[in-house]
Amino acid sequence: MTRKEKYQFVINYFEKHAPDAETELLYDNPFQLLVAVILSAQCTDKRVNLTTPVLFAHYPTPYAMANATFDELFPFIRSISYPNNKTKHLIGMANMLIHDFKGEVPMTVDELVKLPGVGRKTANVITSVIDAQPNMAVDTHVFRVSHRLGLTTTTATTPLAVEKQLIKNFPTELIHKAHHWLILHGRYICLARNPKCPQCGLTEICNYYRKVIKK
DNA sequence: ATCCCGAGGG
DNA sequence: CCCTCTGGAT
Repeated sequence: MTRKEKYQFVINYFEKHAPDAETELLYDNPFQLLVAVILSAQCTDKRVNLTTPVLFAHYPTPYAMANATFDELFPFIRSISYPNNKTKHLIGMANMLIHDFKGEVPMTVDELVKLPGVGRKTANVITSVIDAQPNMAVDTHVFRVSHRLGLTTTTATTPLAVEKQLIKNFPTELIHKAHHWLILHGRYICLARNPKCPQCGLTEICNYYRKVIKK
C-alpha cells in the first residue's frame, strides 16, 4: 500500500468512525483557551476544567492576570502539573499580551511562541481552533499514533518533523479534523500502554500492530 | 509504576 | 541533544 493509499484509508475510517471527545477544554474566548492549553501540559483536560472556571472568575482578562502576584495565582492551579512553572508562565504571558500585543491574543504561530509558556504545540492549537488555520499540533498522542500507523517515517523523530509530514499528506481542508481524530484515537484507543487494538479498525494498516501485537 | 493535548533551559 | 518541572489518575 502506498503512503497516499494509507492516508486515504485512515481518512475513510475516521470519516465513518469519528471518535467522540469525552471532555473538551472549557473556554469562552481566545485568552481563556490560551490559558487552558498552557495548563493542559502533562495534565488531563478534566483536571484543567476543574480549575479554570475559578481561575477565570478571578482573572477574566490579561490585565487582571498580569497584575496578579505569584502567591495570589498559584493556589488556583496548585493541583495542576508543574504549578510553579505555569504560574510564572501565565503571569508572564499576560504581561506580554498587554505590552506587545495590545491585550489581544496574537493569531500567528510565530507571535504566539514568543509568549512565556507557549510552544509550537500550543501555538498550533490556538491558531487551528480559534482561527481555523490548517496547522497540526503534534502532542504526545499525535506523535505516537502517527508513528504506529506509519503515517510518518521513522526518521521523523521530532514533533516538528511529524507535523510537516502530516501537513504534507493530509488534504489541507482535513487538517483540522485529522488533528482531532489522531488525538482522540490516541487518548481512547491507541493508548501508550496496552493499546486497545481489538477496538481499533486500523490494525490492518498499523505497523505497531503488525510488529508488536500480532507476533 | 506509568502516563496525561509540553515548555524552557543547559 | 539532554534534563527538569511536578500533581493526579490508573
